[in-house]
Amino acid sequence: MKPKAPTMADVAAAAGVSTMTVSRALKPDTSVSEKTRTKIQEAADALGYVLDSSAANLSSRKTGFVAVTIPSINNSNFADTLRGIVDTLRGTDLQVLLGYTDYSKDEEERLIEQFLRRRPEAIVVTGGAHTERCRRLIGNSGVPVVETWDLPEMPLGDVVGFSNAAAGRLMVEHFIEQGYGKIGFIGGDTSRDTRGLDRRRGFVAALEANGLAADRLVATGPPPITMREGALSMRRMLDRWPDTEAVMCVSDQAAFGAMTEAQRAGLKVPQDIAVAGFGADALSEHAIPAITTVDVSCEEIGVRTATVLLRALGLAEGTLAPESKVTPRLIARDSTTNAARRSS
Amino acid sequence: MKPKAPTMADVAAAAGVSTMTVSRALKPDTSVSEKTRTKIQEAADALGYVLDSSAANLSSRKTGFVAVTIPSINNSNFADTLRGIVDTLRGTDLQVLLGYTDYSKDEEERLIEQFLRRRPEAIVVTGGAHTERCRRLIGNSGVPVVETWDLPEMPLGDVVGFSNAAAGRLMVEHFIEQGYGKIGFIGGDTSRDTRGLDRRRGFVAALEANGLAADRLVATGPPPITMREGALSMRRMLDRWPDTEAVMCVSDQAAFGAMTEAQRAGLKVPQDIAVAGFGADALSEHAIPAITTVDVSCEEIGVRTATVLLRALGLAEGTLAPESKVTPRLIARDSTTNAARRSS
DNA sequence: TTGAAAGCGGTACCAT
DNA sequence: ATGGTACCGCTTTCAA
Repeated sequence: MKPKAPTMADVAAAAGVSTMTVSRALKPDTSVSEKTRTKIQEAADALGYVLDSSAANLSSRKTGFVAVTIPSINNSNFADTLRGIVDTLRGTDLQVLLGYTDYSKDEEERLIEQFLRRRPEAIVVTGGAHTERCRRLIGNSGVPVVETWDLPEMPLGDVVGFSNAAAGRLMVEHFIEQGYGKIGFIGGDTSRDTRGLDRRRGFVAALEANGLAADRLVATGPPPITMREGALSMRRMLDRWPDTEAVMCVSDQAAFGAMTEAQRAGLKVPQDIAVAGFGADALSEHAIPAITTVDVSCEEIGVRTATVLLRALGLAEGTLAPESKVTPRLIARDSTTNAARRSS
Repeated sequence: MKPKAPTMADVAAAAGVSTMTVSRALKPDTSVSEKTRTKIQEAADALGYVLDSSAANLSSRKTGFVAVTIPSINNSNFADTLRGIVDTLRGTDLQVLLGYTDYSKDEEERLIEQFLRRRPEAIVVTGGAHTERCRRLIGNSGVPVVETWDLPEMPLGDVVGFSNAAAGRLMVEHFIEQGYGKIGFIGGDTSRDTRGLDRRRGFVAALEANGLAADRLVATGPPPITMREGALSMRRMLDRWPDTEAVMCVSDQAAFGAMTEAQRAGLKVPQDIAVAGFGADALSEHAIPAITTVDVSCEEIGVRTATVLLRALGLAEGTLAPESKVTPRLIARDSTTNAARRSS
């Protein structure tokens, strides 16, 4: 039935050389004469030989794995970061081992534990909040770590992230600048999405610093926070505080759901109510009106993360670690701007 | 510096037992007395021992990997399928090894080749189009395969998919039913996105079968086809065929981009032009107007795929293979319906 | 440039 | 319920 896959020994026998020579011939940059290399290549092809990494890994103590955990697969922001990582790693012999935590620290711990058995050469996690055991596991492993999308107070290792609180603050400042006074927030209520919570914290703090009320907070429930949650939350916001003038949402998806819900209720955006998001998703750019958002360079985070790792692993040079802090940047669009309001 | 990770032998020594007993104690369902198991567990914890899968894999000839390739990370449809797979596999000791092909058969071949070295226990690919070498590699490996999102003429193994042509046809029938005559298509021009191409083929064939002109085809260029491409394509469509009455787009993302572009140009949807998509993304539901689309149960595809695999691997019972064919289902919404047109 | 031998860290298999 | 032993398929190391 399954006639047992050929091994290096089979190739060696067929080519009339030792397994060591086969091993060398199959990698680049090793001293093997052109003639024997060709002979070995042909023998390997004829047998349909495929190298067994499991054995190679065990012997060489190198797996070529980079373990990466992200909260959710269906989130274009994290997907962008992941793409940055994968694309930067392409060309090296490093491969991503991906897991998603569903925003749960316990699930993250479970994943990390599973991943550590695979002996990854590096670990990338999203955010700085982990279970105590998870921190210990990573610490004991001695594997280089990068925490992304956050600026942890107690970093495990390298960090490539941004201040989520600053993102919230940025939006408040924008709202105030545009003359809004009754300002609300949608999302970020549970301890699961700690980054969303941080954005809300920064948002609330900035309102208070400006002497504004910070009570219009609608909890969306546990993540993922999709358009549906955004829509439901907007309905609750309008029910409870009908005179709300501006709302920031924890994500662009939520903002779109919230905005369309307001529009369906007959409100004009931004004339009757302003709506803003977070993440600079393409959606916010194409929506009508275009949605004001905060750009945190998701893909760039991934690229830098991979670069940091390559340096940590000695696979790339670099005198200094790249700047690890990404600066959130507000993108003002029609959904919150006075110009759009006046032109109505 | 890095004092070499403890091995099973270290744990065995510390607990005063043999490595075999340690090996058994660390897995469930093996005959080890409660007392020694506790003792071993404590020794392992004290040492910070973490099992080395590489060694276990080599010895047991089981890696616990399922190799999965999808065209793109940033595509919520594929992400849904992936989620279906991962969630179904959770609880088993199978782990997904993910790669994205960027819609390229050559990249797929490269990935599959890389993955095969890891000795996956199963392979999942998107679509039925592969390079000849890729087909051979998979065939030689003897690893169970599932092709998804398509109904290949020459299947490599199991299939969990749907007819992309049928999806295109479905939309044409809907358009005709709603009284549209000048109908166009956006997307699916390159050989890279073979499934998008199939949808267009089915679309064109259905138009012709109904005696309608099938020349309003706008090529978006190579995938990924995002909102931006949808918008640009709509502009081209309107420039070239200003009297177009209805447009199907290759994806909901493209449809949203196309629709908003039309709206920005001052057109009303569906009064002036109807727009439809594909994939039943949340976006199509929340957009204003809501966008008519085709639901192909992306997540369900993933769930079934994983179920098929579990059976193939003997990890789940099941008398028969589950129905492998998913039926595309049209979801009619305001963006294309007469009711919405009349009510204007 | 090539080869021989000794593991890498587990598990299968057979005893006890 | 527990242990001994022979590998799994490759790379490291040292020698030729």
